[in-house]
Amino acid sequence: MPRYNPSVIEPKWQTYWDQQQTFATPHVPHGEKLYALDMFPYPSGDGLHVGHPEGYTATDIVCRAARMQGKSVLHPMGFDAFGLPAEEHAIKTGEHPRVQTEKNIDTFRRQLKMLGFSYDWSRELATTDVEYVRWTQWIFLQLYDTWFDPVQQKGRPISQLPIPAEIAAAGESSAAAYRDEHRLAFQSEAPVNWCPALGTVLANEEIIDGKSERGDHPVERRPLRQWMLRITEYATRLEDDLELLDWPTGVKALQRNWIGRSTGAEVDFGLVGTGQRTRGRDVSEPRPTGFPRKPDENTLRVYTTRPDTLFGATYIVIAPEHPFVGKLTTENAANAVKVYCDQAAAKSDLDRTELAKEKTGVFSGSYAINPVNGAQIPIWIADYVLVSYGTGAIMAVPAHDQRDFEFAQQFGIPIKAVVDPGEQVSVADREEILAGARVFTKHGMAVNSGHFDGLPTRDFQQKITAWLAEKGVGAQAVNYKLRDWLFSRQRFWGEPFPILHQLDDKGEKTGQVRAVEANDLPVDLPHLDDFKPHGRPEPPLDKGPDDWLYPVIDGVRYKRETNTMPQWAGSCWYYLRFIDPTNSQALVDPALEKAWMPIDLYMGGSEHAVLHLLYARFWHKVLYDRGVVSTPEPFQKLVNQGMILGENNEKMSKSRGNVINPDDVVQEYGADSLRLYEMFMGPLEATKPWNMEGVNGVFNFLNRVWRMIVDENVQSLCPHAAICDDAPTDAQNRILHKTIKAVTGDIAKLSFNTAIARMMEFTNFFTKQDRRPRVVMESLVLLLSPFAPHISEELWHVLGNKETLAYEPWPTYNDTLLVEDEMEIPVQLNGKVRCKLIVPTDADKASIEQLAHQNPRVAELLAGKQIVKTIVVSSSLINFVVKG
RNA sequence: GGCCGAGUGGCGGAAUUGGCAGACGCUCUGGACUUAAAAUCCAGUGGGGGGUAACCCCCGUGCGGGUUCGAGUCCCGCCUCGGCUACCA
Repeated sequence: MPRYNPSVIEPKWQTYWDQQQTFATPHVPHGEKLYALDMFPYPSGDGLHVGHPEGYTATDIVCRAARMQGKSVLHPMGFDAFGLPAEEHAIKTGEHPRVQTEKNIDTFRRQLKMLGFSYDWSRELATTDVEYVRWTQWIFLQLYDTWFDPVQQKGRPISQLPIPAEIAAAGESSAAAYRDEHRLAFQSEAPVNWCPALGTVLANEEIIDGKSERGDHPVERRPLRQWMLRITEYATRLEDDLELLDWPTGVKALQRNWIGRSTGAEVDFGLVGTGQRTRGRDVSEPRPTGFPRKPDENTLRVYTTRPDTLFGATYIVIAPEHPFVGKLTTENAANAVKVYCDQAAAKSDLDRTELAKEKTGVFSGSYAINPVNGAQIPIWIADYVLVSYGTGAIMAVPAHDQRDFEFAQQFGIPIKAVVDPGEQVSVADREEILAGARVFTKHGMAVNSGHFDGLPTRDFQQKITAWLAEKGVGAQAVNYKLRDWLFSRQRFWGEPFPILHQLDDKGEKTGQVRAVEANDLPVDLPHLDDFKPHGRPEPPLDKGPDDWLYPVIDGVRYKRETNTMPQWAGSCWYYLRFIDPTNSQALVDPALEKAWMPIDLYMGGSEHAVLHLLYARFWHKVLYDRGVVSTPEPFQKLVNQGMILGENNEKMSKSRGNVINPDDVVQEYGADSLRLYEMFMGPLEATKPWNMEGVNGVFNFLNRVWRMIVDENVQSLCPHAAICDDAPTDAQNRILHKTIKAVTGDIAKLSFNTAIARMMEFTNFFTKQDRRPRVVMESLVLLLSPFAPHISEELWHVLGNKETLAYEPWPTYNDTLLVEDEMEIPVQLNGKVRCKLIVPTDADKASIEQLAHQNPRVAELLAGKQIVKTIVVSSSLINFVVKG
């Protein structure tokens, strides 16, 4: 009764692999190495969903095939285990987050093992492991100890930061403050996104439509002291180095877009009418000293990407948070401005987005002087200008910017066209544009721009930028959408910062901080009796016991930093720890790091296309600059597996009731069928719907393979009677070698669905053969083993082999065995297939043409027609172009 | 609004440099085996038309043009769906 029974053979081989440590990775690779990494999961309480095994199976196939091809393979798995759900569970139940987290990890580990992935489990880690936290904190100290040298474009030790003489002269505390200003990890008082429901501050990236990404709670803005990471310093390198990477172009585009590099010019506008006597500045008053690094108090600096439209600027807008708001507001306008700015401050991002249809703003009462023509234009305050981008102030050119146009129309501000669209639009549209009744944002030709008239936009931009620079009122400038990374959270279940705040005699913070010594790491989480958030922004760690909270070093009393790191922290570097997971002396042994990095294949969902990958690349570059790692980029090749939809073609979700549970599928069909089905559904990167009939289809295929090799009519497990030691026939060899070639190539292309189709064709052929040579069956089993490892091991065993097939040499193909003597090619008339022709495989063009004419059917088709031209494609087709 | 991706049978999907559209699987239909069913095996399965028949003809890869002996594939212009993103001057 040896029917194919996955529920017996799968656990059997999983136990075997475990006991034999089949997939233990050598410490140092010998020969060619492959580092294939899955984005590690967050161990949620729901367990694995069917999306996880998709990418995991793909990398597992690549790894298993690579081992058989003689490569040293590093294929580890771990858990991204800090984060909100465990903490929320703790708040509800009082159970420590670590307990819940470990339960969830146990479930995930069981499920992953059930699927037969060839991970080296001895390297398993969780970001919550105390020893792991130690090195996360260590990296933070590296960030804290690093400043970015803009000249070398490189992070360097803070001890090498040149201190300007005037600061050095002011004493060590000035120098210390100067250093703190330059560290990659620094504290800031900027307004942050405070989410009362979660009791935490969130990064911009964690807010969607003004609500928290997690939980969909409202978010408000508050000024708070936070830790920030200076990722913006690395913007240029993060963008440029994308070129080095074998990533999907879409993901590269997303990263570029997120970094958001834009080039333009900064331009200084002089101020008038601020009540005090200020000197206006115009064309006649160039600055002899050139464009200053920082504008003086009588100058408003704006950023524009369209300096060619300077002559069309009819007003200025500054952000409600701009430092000049108070200074520029006249007495008459004071009330209105105060009301407006208060409203803007209270607005959440949601409000700002929702009200996007209607622009709001208020006139400050002051005017600025346009440096190109001396025109005095009003200064408005409006929240469509962001204080955090550019200079927080813009020159508004309503004729050529959509937002400015809407604003000007709403407030009756003049609209002056300075770009002529010419032939690009209809005559009527052009007239409207030139009359200021319609907005035109593309390039064109300059008009109403003094002696620049007639210049195409691009030339004008160069000329005006040079002109501005010459007069000292402007300069070319680059801006990024990317902001510094808000790195602290007011939660319990995260890594504590290894930072101490010095306290004075009264127990107040002096403002001086010191890093915890690397030898004293890790800073472990303290015991807390109560996890409940109190609704104030002070972190839960403030409730930690005094002996943890207030260390004394050299007689000085300190208070620990009580913010914790965001969940991103642990996932920023886990790939390095897998290389050397138990090293207690270093984050990773440099020799091992050099041997295994970079990651050759990184597989995961496209939801991490921007943030995780950008943050990890940033940390990696800092570690690279500091000599900890040897490659400028961590993830050489990236692949996003597509989303798996429910059977109704909708996203899987509990509320839609269309969730497929891997446990159920494995119970009914086995892990091999689940793996095979997920690979057979369609292209790896495509979004595709689940279909249980399809699972049954691949299950049938595995049964057919089983019956091709195993004799089901006898009691014991032995080979099918058709299995023989004959040499394969030519026809059998052709199918075999065709299959080896196709499957090998398809695995390299990650085209697993077609590889499986080829093995199905093989099986369809050989189940009809009465003699099935053992060597041929063995080759098929080896080809199938990366996809369906359990059944393959079992069949390998049935065929008389004693050892695991995991390190058997991968089958090779012989091209000469593929060719047939004859082949059938189509005969076309005017490109339409009319009949088929049998020709020798090695026939040249002339003989194919000759054979075609000799063929009675072809002669019949050509009868009474004039042949204009004959096209022969060698070993492909023949096409007659005919008339009549 | 912006960026990216995709439209091929009843369904999931295949198709080197442009070269036989629909591989492979599912579904469905018919047949064999069986007391019967399941399982298995065999055959058929894009639409339409013609022939007793081996066969033959027409249409067909979202829509409309174009290039070419030949277009699912290349070019131009649209439509639809999905994902991401959104006042970044």
